[in-house]
Amino acid sequence: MMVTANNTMDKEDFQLGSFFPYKVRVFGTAVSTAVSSVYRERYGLSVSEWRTMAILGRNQALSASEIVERSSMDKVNVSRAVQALRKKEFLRRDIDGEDRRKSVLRLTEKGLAVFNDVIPLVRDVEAALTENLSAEEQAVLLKLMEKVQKNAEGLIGEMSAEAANGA
Amino acid sequence: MMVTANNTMDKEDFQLGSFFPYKVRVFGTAVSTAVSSVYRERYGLSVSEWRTMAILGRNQALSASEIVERSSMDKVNVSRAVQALRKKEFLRRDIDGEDRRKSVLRLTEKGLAVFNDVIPLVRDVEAALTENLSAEEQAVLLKLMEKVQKNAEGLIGEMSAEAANGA
DNA sequence: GACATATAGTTGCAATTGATACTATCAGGA
DNA sequence: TCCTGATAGTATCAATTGCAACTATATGTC
Repeated sequence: MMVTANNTMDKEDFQLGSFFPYKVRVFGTAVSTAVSSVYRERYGLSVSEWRTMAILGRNQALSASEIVERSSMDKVNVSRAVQALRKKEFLRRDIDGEDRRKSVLRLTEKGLAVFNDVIPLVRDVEAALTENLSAEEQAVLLKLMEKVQKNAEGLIGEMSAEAANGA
Repeated sequence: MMVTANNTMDKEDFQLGSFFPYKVRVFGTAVSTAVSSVYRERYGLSVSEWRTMAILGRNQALSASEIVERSSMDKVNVSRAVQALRKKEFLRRDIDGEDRRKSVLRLTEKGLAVFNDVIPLVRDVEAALTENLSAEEQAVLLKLMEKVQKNAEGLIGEMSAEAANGA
């Protein structure tokens, strides 16, 4: 492992700029801004709204909780995105006949038109983000991000477990 | 509800889960949450406050705009973090004798104690995040993130340039 | 059928963040 | 000196997000 010394010895030398989580955050913010500008500027879509539309896509009818499962958003987030999209008339909500707690969400014609318009744009951005990376580098990047992400999720789990015990 | 029911246009199929910027965001959120929980739960520090403290560190006296330069935060963010840290008595603000617009910020004793306490904890998290990556993998990950980040920053620049031209 | 429990989704409140505009101070001429 | 423009930092308002409490349906047990 490349970490220079043991963790108690180099307090003096702490540099935010070379702190891994800081770099991740700056990286993530840049990527996120580049993509979200596209759908924000063009259609005033927030990230949650975009994700909701992206998951529904063409010909999909899903309940809010199915969207939650596929989007790494929580239900509050989805609920609000749905409201906003209904207001814009990009999305229609019906009630499930078999379980009246459930909603049946799908894009409207108008929403679908936006979706069709936005997809190629965000794909272009996606391509531009990785244009100078070989296919192999892209694969490696994704694999390493996943590994780190799993570690992070493990840590988060541990912490909330401790918090639950602690009290 | 089958996607496959009507998929004459499968080429057009868009899967959020395999969209690169989406993955980056999920990755970033996980990493960020893992680290920020440490200083949030222990000292109620926000990300901006933590960054500000991390940059000041030991024996550093900086102005707010010097913190801006080193933190990828904007000045509003820094200004608010400074206020919050003063209220917690983690940070002291004086006025620069030579340029009375400038502040001279440094950690108090109390702030320094917190800093000394937090640093090993966040370093542990940093180490845990990458524990199953070889030194080489870590270096590759950082290098690839930087490349993508540069691309993203380029795109953001183009967009705001266009926006300025546009209308 | 009635009660306890779980699930789907919404609402309200508080903390964070971002964009814009504002105040105070400085620096460089005419 | 006075004017202009830059710089340092603050204040204001709107959008986003997270947490917890709430309503409504459904399910399982007796």
